[in-house]
Amino acid sequence: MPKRIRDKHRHPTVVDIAKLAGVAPMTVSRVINDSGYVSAELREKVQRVVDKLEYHPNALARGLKSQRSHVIGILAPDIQNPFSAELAGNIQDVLLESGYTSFLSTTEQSSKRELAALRAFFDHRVAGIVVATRETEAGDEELERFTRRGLPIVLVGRSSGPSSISRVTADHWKGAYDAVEHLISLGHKHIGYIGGSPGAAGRLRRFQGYCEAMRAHSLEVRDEWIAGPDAEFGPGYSRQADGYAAMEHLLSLTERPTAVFARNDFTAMGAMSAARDRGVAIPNDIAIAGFDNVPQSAFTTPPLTTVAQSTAEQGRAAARMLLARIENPAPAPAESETLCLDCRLIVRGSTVANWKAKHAETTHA
Amino acid sequence: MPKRIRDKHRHPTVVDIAKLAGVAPMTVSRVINDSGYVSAELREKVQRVVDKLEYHPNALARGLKSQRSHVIGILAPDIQNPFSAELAGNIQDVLLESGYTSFLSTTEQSSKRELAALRAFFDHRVAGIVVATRETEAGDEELERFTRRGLPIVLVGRSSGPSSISRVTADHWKGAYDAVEHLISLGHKHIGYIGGSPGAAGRLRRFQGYCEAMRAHSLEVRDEWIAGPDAEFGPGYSRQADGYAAMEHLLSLTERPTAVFARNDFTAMGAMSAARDRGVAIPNDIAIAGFDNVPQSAFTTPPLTTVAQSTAEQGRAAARMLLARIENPAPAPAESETLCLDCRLIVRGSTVANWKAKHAETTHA
DNA sequence: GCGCGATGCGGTAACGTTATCAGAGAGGTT
DNA sequence: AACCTCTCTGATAACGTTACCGCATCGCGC
Repeated sequence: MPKRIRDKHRHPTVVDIAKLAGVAPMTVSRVINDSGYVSAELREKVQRVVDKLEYHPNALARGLKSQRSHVIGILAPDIQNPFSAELAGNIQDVLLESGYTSFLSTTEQSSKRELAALRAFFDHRVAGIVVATRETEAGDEELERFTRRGLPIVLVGRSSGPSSISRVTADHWKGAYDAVEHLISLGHKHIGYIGGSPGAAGRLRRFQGYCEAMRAHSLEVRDEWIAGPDAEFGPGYSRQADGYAAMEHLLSLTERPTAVFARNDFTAMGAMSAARDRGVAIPNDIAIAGFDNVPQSAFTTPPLTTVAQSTAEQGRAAARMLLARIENPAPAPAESETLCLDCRLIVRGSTVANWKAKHAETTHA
Repeated sequence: MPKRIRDKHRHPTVVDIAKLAGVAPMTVSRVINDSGYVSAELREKVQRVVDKLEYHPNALARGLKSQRSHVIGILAPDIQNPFSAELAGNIQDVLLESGYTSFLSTTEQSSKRELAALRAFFDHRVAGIVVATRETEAGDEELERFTRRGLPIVLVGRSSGPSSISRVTADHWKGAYDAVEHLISLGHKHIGYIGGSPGAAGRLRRFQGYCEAMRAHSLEVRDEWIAGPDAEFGPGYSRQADGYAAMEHLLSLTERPTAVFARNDFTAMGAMSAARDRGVAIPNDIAIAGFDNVPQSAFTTPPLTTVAQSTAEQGRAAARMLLARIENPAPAPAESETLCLDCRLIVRGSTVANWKAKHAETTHA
């Protein structure tokens, strides 16, 4: 009776390597981790067997035994979203340098998926989580539970949320304020907002920045100039359609605004389409500003004035913050940091006709 | 001397639950997995303790012991890319229904990252991998190694690659052929291609479809009408700039094409910007067709004629194919499936002036 | 009264790795 | 000669879970 009834596809283990190299499993472990004392001779002998069998250490066993992992989870709302994309890329850059790998999960506007993704991260005992989704009640509760269990978590792009959790965000309020003030400085007095109904937009920092800028210059915020869907925005795909519809509404008013500030670039681009389809000239008949500085915004007709949030910096900062928490688990139990970065106004042709002459911003960089 | 010197943050285990519930760990396992025989009484008692301690089973230990996992890895080129986004979303839909979770990793054009991500998946003993990246030599070798080890893998969007691995793709060749034939049917005879230098584009199915359609109608493929960068395209961000530059080149020729087929929508959009900046009217002076049907393509001026590849179907098919391989590990060792789905031409204003009247395609759906 | 299947629960031994300790030899210092 | 410090290697025992086997008990049919 043959002894090897094993699967032919079974993965080699440290024990297999050890047997073939004529050493103890412990020595194999020391070689593959480059830790402890191993003579050059044995090291080489073991390495040869490792290469020959194409041995890959089992991360599950490693994590189980060592009680730590080098994986961090990133939770994003939906990929596609340029913000998530740039964020995730920069987070990964920083993590890779520190020897961590990262797995991404997306919620796709589903609270059920959000919970499932968070639990999957937790169950796999990731070293930490970066969360870039909008807040949900259930999600925040879960995050707090995880934090109590000692799992390092950093939130990105949130203004509020569980106070015990660290945060990195950009100053959306100030960015919106700057954009609206730019429109005001061009002489506009009738400025609309696209991105939500008067009721629904309330809590948004970008909307608040718009309102505050208007008030600071004694301009009227008219409810009929606040346009957009009642519900929360869906995934990226629908945003342009929402912007299109909102602009149609604004243009149908007897007294229309001469400028609009849109909650984000996709919405702004939809609004531009609507204006064009009605023969309304941009920026002469109506000026449009967006938010986010998505790559496409430089290629619209005319190029879109927008606000760039420092996505890359947010990603890098979040990653560094998380790493700090991981390396130094419990400095002060409830000491949560908050980092708020500046936004930057980018003036282009959708607000200023001969903008190229006036502003130094690059267009197709 | 107190016995509990344990970390205060330590996770509860089946043993902890078992002690508190006054049962054996095995019984706890049966309850949380809903397997085997457990009396209603004990089941409830255990469940109460599980809820009270907020017990989460350790996926590492589970996977290690049971030798299988319910996680599948998805490898995408870069998020941001609408194709990856839709693909990943649909893959996840199918997987979630079957009780699998998925983790995403991206390569960001880095072969080093590609290998690192694949190894991370493998080391964590995922149940399978969906690979949607462009082929690289090192990556393909690794994939073959994994396949030999019995790890189920499905490739998406590849025409070639290791023959032992299953594949799902769309018929890019036919899609390009249809788009170019559409241009020809409009009377165009001088049709350019944007998306790579004559030398670099050769292997691309989309380019081949363009050439074939031209030949089939006895039209000349001129090298000077093939425009684009020599190197492989970088991430999404640079595509519009590449399209812009390529179109500038085509427009500078003494004998210019009257229509162009662009390798993808972002490139086409960059080309449109260039045409507009030079006062060349679309579609009357030059007609432009793209590929991919990205959401923005319906909102350009004029809306872009493009080819939709069945991304959602590809994602769902890939997921189902992978699941089949997982459930039924070794039907025939080297039997790899290949599935090729059709593309669909979407005619819009960038090729036909009064397209809305002629075609039933929705614009802002 | 015996056999037999279904039910209910626990004990034991892994899965593959590494932390920890233990020991052995080499070299140097008091 | 006694003692310490490096260097090197191996044995053992976990990490948290579940597969597998074993032992009860119950009900039912002959």
